[in-house]
Order: sequence, then structure tokens, then C-alpha cells
Amino acid sequence: MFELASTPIGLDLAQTAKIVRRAFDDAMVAKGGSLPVWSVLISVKSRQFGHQRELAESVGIQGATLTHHLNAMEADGLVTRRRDPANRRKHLVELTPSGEALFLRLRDTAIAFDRQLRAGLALGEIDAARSILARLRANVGGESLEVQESGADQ
Amino acid sequence: MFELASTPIGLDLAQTAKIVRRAFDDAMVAKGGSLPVWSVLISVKSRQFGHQRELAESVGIQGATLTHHLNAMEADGLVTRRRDPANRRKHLVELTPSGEALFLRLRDTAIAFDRQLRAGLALGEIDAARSILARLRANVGGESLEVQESGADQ
DNA sequence: GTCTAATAGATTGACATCTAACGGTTAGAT
DNA sequence: ATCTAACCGTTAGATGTCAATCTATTAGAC
Repeated sequence: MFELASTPIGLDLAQTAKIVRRAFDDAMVAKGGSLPVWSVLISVKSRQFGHQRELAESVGIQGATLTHHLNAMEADGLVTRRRDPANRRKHLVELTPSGEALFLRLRDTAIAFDRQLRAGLALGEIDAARSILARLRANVGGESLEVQESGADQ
Repeated sequence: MFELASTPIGLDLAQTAKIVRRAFDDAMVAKGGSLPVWSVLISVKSRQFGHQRELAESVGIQGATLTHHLNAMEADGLVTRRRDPANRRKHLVELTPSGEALFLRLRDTAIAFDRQLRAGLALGEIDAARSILARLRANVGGESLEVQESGADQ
């Protein structure tokens, strides 16, 4: 009966994420960065001497994509790569002073953006949203879902 | 004090959307389509004789991107394009029988996916999430936001 | 009737991302 | 010692997206 009468939640999710992502990227670009550059910076910064596989996983992209960004960022003087002496397969990624400076600038932007994004939303609402997002992830990630019918869905 | 202690909601949103989008696309590919193909199909199907600008807007992509997909879909025999006799600038996009068949197949997949995605979520929860997503969009879209402090945010 | 402005798509060039295939490195087995 | 398998990062090719620009068509002004 309800079928697709209302917008599928997945579509709503995708469109919202697209809009928010775009806005965030615009804000980053205005400060001399970009969303992927910020992702890599914060990921490198939050661990010391991370190697690329870890970084890629933490950013949520494939290793090949990270290689791509690191090439550009290295060319821009934001990061350095050197071999791990203990295991020469690994590349250790570090921020240059220039990378540090950009990190600090973008961090302020990210914090301001987050504040703007939460405007008018109570903490409880944020938590509720977070909980639902987690369940959406679980619903597509886990295969077998024996869910208790909530009496109101579909 | 709280700063970035918890994951920014925007990051949570982006990651969830990425996971869900990927899962949806996989499901579509398994049935011989893809997410963008499905988007175009449902958009063409839901209006009769839409022209490209309308279609692009409804799908939420740029005209250039739509042109790209229509080229591929036309080559695959899923849609036809012909000039509007009344206004020869416009292209009228229609589904071929093959396109209709794919639409039906993908529609079943999309409905099943939506059901899976909502598993275990009460209607009220879905609505709550939808409301929050709408406010996130408003928070990045609208510039001046005179919000009433909810007493608990930040 | 021609000019100009506006409109509809198409094209081009640039990213970010993915998968698949490859080359160098290490560890373990024999 | 050498062989094999696993691991790490890179390269190559494809897809999806966008902004900026171009071409064709239409409508309005004169």
C-alpha cells in the first residue's frame, strides 16, 4: 500500500549527503584545501607515522585513490613520504610545516562548518540521527537480519 | 570543550551515504543496471516526454552528466531521443521496450532494497531522520540562520 | 527581414573514485 | 638457498561528476 508513496529514505540520505558534502568542499576550497585534502591531513595528523594502507582505511577510500592524493599533496609540499627502515614495503607519511599550517587553517573551517550544520539541533536529535544512520549501515552491511517488526514499518 | 570529541555529524552522514549508495549500486548492477541508469529510468518514466533539463533537475545531476548517461543508454537501446516538433531545441526522451523491461526489473530491486534498508526501523524513526536531514540541508543551504537555541547544542 | 538575446543540449577538460594488474619486499616453508 | 605466498604501494583504465564553453534554435526588437 505504501510502496514508494514517500521518498525512499536512501534517496533522501543520498541527496542530503551530496548537498552537505558539496557545501563542505566549497568551504575547504575557500581556505586553500578541499575535502579529500582535509581528509588526508586529519588522518595523517591523528596518527604518527601512519603508513598508506592504514591511512586509506581511515579516510574510507581505496589505496589507489590515496596514492593519487598523496602524489598531488607531495607535489604541493604538504606531505613527505619515505620508506620505513624497518619494513621497506611501507611508506611513512608526514606533514611538512606547510601541511601543518594548512591543517590548522582547515581545522578551524571544519569546526565552524560543524557548528553551522548542527544549528538548531538538540544533542538528543543528533544522537537519534546517529543511531538511525548506524542502523542503516547495518541493514545494508549485514546480510541476515532477523529484525523484530516494529509494528509500523513498510 | 567538546570540540571534535565526537564524530562530526557531517562525516557520519557522508560515510553512511557512501556505504548505502554503494550497496544500492551493487544491487542494481546485479540486475543489469546501475544507480545512475536507474535514476534516469525512473525519472523518464515518471513523466511523459520530459526533456533533458527537467530530467537532469529531477535526478539531481547536471545537464552535462545527464547527456553522458543518455548517450550510453541510447547506445544500449534503453532510450530514444527525438526532437520536439514544437520546439526543435528540445529532445524528448522515451523508453524503448528494452528500457521498459529494465525499469521493471530494477524497480523490484529498488523496492526490495528500500525494505531491507528500513528493516527494524519504526515509521516514526524514519520520519524523525527525514526531518533532521531536512534541517541539515537547510543549515548549509540557507545563509542567515536565526535559530532558536535548543538549550543543548554545542 | 535581419540582429540580438535567451534557451536547450552537447562538448571539453578537470577531478575523485574504483577495480584490476603489476613490481618490489618480506616472511615462511622446504 | 630457493620458492611460494602474502603484503604494500603504484600504474592503467574506466566511471561519474562538475564547471565552462560551444552550437543550434527560438523569440523579440527594430
